[in-house]
Amino acid sequence: MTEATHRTEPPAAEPAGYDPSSIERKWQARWEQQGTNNTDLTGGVRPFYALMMFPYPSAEGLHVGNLFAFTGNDIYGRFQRLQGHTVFEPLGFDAFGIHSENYALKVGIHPEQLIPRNIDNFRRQLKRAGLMVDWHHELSTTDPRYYKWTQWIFLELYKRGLAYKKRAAVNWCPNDKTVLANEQVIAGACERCGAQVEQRFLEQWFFRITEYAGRLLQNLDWIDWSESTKTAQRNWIGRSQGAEITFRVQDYWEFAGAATVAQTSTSEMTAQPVDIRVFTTRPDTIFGATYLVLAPEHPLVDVLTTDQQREEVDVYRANAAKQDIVSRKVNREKTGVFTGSFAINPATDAPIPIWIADYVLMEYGTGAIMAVPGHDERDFEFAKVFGLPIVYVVAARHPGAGTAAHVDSQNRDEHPPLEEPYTETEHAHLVHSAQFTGLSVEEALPAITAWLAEHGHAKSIMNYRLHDWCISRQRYWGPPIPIIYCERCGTVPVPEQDLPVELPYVENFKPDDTGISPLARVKSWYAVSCPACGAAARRETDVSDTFLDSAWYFLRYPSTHFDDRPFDPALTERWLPVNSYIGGNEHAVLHLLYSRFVTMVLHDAGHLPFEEPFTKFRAHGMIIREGAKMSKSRGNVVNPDEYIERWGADTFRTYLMFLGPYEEGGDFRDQSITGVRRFLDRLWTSALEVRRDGSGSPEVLRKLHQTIRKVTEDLPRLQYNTAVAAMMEYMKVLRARERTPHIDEVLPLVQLISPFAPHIAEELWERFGHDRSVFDAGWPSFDPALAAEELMTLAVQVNGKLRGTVQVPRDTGQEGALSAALAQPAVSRFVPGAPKKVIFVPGRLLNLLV
RNA sequence: GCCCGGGUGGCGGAAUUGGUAGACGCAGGGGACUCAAAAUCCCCCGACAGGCGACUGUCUUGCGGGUUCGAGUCCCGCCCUGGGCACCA
Repeated sequence: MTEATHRTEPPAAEPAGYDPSSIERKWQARWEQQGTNNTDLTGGVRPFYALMMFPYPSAEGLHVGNLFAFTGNDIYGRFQRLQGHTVFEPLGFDAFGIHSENYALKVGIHPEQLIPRNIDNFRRQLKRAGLMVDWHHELSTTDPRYYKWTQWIFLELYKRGLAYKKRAAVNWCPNDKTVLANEQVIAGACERCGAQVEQRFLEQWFFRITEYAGRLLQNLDWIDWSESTKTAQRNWIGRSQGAEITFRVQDYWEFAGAATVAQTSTSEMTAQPVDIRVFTTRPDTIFGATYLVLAPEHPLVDVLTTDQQREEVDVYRANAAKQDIVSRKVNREKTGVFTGSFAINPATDAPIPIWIADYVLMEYGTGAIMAVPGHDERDFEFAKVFGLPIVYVVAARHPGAGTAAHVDSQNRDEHPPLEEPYTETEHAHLVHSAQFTGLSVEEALPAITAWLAEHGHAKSIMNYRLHDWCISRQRYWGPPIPIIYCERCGTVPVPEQDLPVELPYVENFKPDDTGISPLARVKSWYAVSCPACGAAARRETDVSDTFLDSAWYFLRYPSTHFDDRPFDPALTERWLPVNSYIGGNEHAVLHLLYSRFVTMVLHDAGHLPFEEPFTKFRAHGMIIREGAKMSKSRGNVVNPDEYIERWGADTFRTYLMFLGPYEEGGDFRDQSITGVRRFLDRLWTSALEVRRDGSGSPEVLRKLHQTIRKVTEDLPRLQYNTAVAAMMEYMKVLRARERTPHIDEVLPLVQLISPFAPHIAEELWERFGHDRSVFDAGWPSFDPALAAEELMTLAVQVNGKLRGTVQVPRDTGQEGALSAALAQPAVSRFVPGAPKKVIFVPGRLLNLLV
């Protein structure tokens, strides 16, 4: 497998520079022995928590994408340390979950044996990469000392009514034999194995995240996160402002008579008025609502269906139930059935038919809609299929032709000739809408809502697309949900002192297609006595979602040494919220949203003094390889071990940061690493041959201070590629004209490179006679006076065309610049007389208009 | 369909946010060193046209318009591409 990554076998010959393997081994041992990377959590000054997304320890080992993420974070953390912060950079392992379990099944080794092995391999690789990680605070989500508190969090939510159980249609993967979250279903297929997903009904535990939708959305306005991540969360939460409108079902017997069907059995029910609530974002189009549609699962469907329509409705509902959730969403051909009943449009008082159709989803809004085929594409399609009336109540105002006259005439027609719905809202006006005719959509929206509300038919409402979070998994490799079912007491939470509910060792943990967790086969484990009454009871046999494990791990890191509390209040106060979090945007919605939710709940429960866990979040980009996506099947996956072996961790790290803008990602090219290695080799050579007598050249020192400024500005902005480029540029100046560099010219460069290439920096720092780590030496400051150029170069344009450049003293004004420019023949030959106008941009250019 | 990114030399990518387009690096060419090769060091390197010549001119940031003294950068209309969401009323 790994051989495939050697596309072009690189030259085996050793470059003439430094020897990374001995230096890196030496310093990694030294850091460990001297505790260089350990954080003084109680005594340090200016605490800075630099968090990276913990990896799931796959058997394949560390992915280069992980290292790209971690290195970027490490540089940020090291830079903060060099700026005088006490930096905490912990790392752990997200080792529960389907990934690990499926792999264990595949290779036939129990995850209890497999996971520690993988973790050891990961830790080895991570240490080799030279990260400033404090390994004393390592954690694994599979450790009972950790998941005890994952279960505790579940109970906290349960206590607050935020965890509940309901029978729900779930996505079922027939191959992995498990329920999938909607997010794990990609285009109707399981995101892991690609199998077609089906629908099943199971009792599931949910977290009421929808209750927090408003806050989760609102806080996005002030947290310092990548804009792309915030946008993704906003879309995911999906707020829409609209109205809930009530339609009264038309008196039953009146309809029954007309339909000549005897309805004696249900006639009593119709004595009670039946109301249907619909959600709409376009209450202004109510005059065009020509029918209602309910989701097939809507509870009112039974009541509304007439005997005559019963059979057809039942068949349709049965079909809808059989279909999996996903294909129901993917299949866009409109189908539906008439219930036989009518409702009254509260705006027009006209009776309109009530249909059921699977394009209306029970999970969103009220599970019912008013259909306005004239102004909604889905309703339009549906109306076309079933020949339902299409009424246009909004039209563009045509210049000159008066108000939508053509629409008026067309509406008199039985079959409106317009072949599409009119969905514009801008520059659109109402027609056929009684007293509202002529209003713009913008004006009509509040007016009609208010008018309906006055008569008790509507209220303004906010709707969210976000669904509650289904956290049960019918799987083995996760923390058992700490609930006990007792026949007498019902659902009983496991008392806190009985936590953790340990996951038992189960030899055969393979899920089967009963939809029941493997734990349900272990009677010795699930048969317990009720904690409340002592009667025979049964444990919940589902485990919780991996995303719950990862929704709070950052709270645990500082407190890993406590067993009697999930997170110590004093340490939490001191270290949280996280100062800087860097990770991939693939977690923009799930992990990051769930973490925010859990933090908010814990805050509301009085456990945390803050409600947002990550003050600052930045999404890094993706790395591709030689222009193509990396994948196992392509055989083009970068194995970090091989590259670190060949080039050294310092070179590898620096190259990863140099190959493209960190927040956008880049293209990993084997050939290009050479350049970074050459740069470090030159640094090494220059450092070893420095002279200590005399002083550095002013010209070189000027460039040095400009470089210090550039790197100091770039690092906090994560602009690592240009920071490296700036140091390379300085290297050129340093080594120009075969001069021997002075120690004052090199020493600060060693500090500047140290976040990128920590080992070589430590080695050189030591060779320069320091006995403490370069990471305790602070950051070089730049002197603006030293960095300033005496001369400035002005671009000289004539009529906007570049005709030359001119070097003038820094404080030269327009007059001086002009005469200097005109002194150049290359310029003056284009300037016949006095320029008509002169544009002077200090420090930039001079543009002469002639 | 909707929402975000992104289109710059042979390649990866820079560009002070409207001011000398192509920094830095790779690859390539030439030279020095060497018996030779590798490594190392130095020089050249967007395209086209003219000249023996250190040069001179023209063009050039996906396409078409516009604003401006000046546009890779701003505005309008397209094309291509990567990612996310998708019957959400």
